[in-house]
Amino acid sequence: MRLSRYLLPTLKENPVEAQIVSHRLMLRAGMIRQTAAGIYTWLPLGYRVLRKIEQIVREEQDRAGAQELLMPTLQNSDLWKESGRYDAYGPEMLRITDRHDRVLVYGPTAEEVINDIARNELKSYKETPKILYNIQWKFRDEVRPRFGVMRGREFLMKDAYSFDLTYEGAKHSYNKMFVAYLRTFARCGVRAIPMKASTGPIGGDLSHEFIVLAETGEEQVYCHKDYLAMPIPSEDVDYDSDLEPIYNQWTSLYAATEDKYDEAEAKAVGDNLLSARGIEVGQVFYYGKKYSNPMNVAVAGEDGKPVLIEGGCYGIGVSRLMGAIIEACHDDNGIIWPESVAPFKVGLVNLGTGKEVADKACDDLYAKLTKAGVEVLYDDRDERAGVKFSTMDLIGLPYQLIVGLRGLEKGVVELKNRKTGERREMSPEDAVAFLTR
RNA sequence: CGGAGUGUAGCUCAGCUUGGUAGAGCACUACGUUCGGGACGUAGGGGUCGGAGGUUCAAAUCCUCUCACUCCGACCA
Repeated sequence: MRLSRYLLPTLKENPVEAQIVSHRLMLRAGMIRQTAAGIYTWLPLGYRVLRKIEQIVREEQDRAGAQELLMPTLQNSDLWKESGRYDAYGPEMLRITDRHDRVLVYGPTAEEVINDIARNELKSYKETPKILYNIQWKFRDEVRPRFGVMRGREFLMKDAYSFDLTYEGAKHSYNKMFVAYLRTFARCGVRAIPMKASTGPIGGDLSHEFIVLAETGEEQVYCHKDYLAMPIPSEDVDYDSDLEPIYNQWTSLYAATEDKYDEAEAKAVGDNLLSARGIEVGQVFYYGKKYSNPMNVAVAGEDGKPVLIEGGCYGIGVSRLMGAIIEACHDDNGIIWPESVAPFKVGLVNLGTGKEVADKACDDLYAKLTKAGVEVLYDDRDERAGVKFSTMDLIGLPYQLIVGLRGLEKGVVELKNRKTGERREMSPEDAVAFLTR
C-alpha cells in the first residue's frame, strides 16, 4: 500500500479525551475515531489489526474443534424472558422497539440464541459434544464507557458455547477452550495468565479470567513468577487427548486478581510473588444447566430419555485485546506491534522521494516484497525524513526499510527493527531475503 | 446512576470575569528556502462560537432550557 493513497490521519497532539496510552495511540495512529460515547469507526489501519487478531482467534478455535457460526446482533427479547435474564440484565442491555412494537435487544452476549439453536437442532446424545462460536459485535450500554476500545459500548467479541452430556464432558470442553486461549493470546504476542474468577450465584468454581500483564492495566493482580516462563502448548496439542495435565500445570500456582486476593495464600508464595497491573482479555466459564434447565435444552440419552445439557461459555474481547496488546507493547514513540498482528510487516521509507535513484530503488523493493506476499506500507509521500520516521514509529510496524540517497551511493539500504531499535545496513537483495524468509 | 467539568477552525486551546464586526499554534493550499528524526518564511482557505429560547441598540461573552462529550465513584468482555 502506498501511504500517499492510504487513509492514515495521524495526529501530532494527544486528543484530550484519551486518558490511557492505548486509546491515545490508537487515535494518534489513525486507527479509530469515536462516533458516539464508546462507539468507534475502525479506520483502515485499525481494521487491519482487528482482522488479524480475529483470524488468530478463529484459527485457534477451529484447531480446538469449535465450529464457527454467526448469530445476529439483534435478538428476540422473548428468549431473554424465557431464560429469566430479560429483567435481570438491567439497563445495560439495549432494547429496541421495532415498527410492530416488538422489543428486540442488541445482544450483549448470546447464550439465549445459541441455546435456542441447540434445543431445536440437537436431538441425540450422539450429536454431543459440540462447541459453537461466533465473532460478532456486541453492545453493552455501559454507564461509563472509557479507555477507548478497552471499555467501549460496542465491542467485537468471540463467544463460544459448549454442549455436553455430562460434567466430565463439559470439563473436557472447558479444558479445550482453556488450552486454545493460552495459544491464542500467546500468538497475539502477549502473555495472558489464567486467574481464578468468581462464578456468581450459579456456583461451581470453574471459571478463569485471562489477564494480560501491562503496566497501565486497570486492576492489580498477583501471581507466581513462574507463570511468566510457563510453556505455551504447541500447535500439535491433541485436543481429543486428556488435557488435564496442561490445565493442572496452568492452575497449580497462585494467581489472583485484586478482588480475589488472599493475603495468606499470597504470603505462601513468598519471594516468587509477582504483583502487577493486568487487563482481562478473556474468560472461560462452566455453567452447567443454567440455561438448559429454564430453556429445556435436552437431547435423548442412550436410554431414550431426555438429558439436560451441561454447558459452558467462553469469551474473548477481540477489540479489547487490541487495546491490551498496545498497553503491553509500546514506547514513548508509539506502538510496537507483535509481528503476528501488525497491520503491515514492514514500512518502506523513501527518504529521496522525487529523486529517480531513490524512487526506482523503492519501487523495486516494493514490487519484490509485495510479490513475495510481504505486507508493505510504502511511504512515498513528499515529506521530510523526520515526519516519515515519526509516522513509522507511531504506527509501530515491526520493520522499517529505510532507503536514502546516502546509502544508495554505497549500494545499501537500512533495516530498522522497531522493537529493538537496531539498524542494519545491507544490500537491497539481502533486505528482501531477510523480510521474505 | 451519584459527583465534577467541558463544548469556539480538522487537532490543542485563548477570548467570557468587565457585552461592541472571531483569534493563536499545529494541520491544510500555493510559492520559495530547507532536506536522515514531526523544518522555516511569505501569502491563503477554513468557524451560523453544541442547539433552542430570552435580556439588550448590540451576545462566543449575561439568563433559562436542552443535547453531547470528558473526568472521579459504583459497575463491567
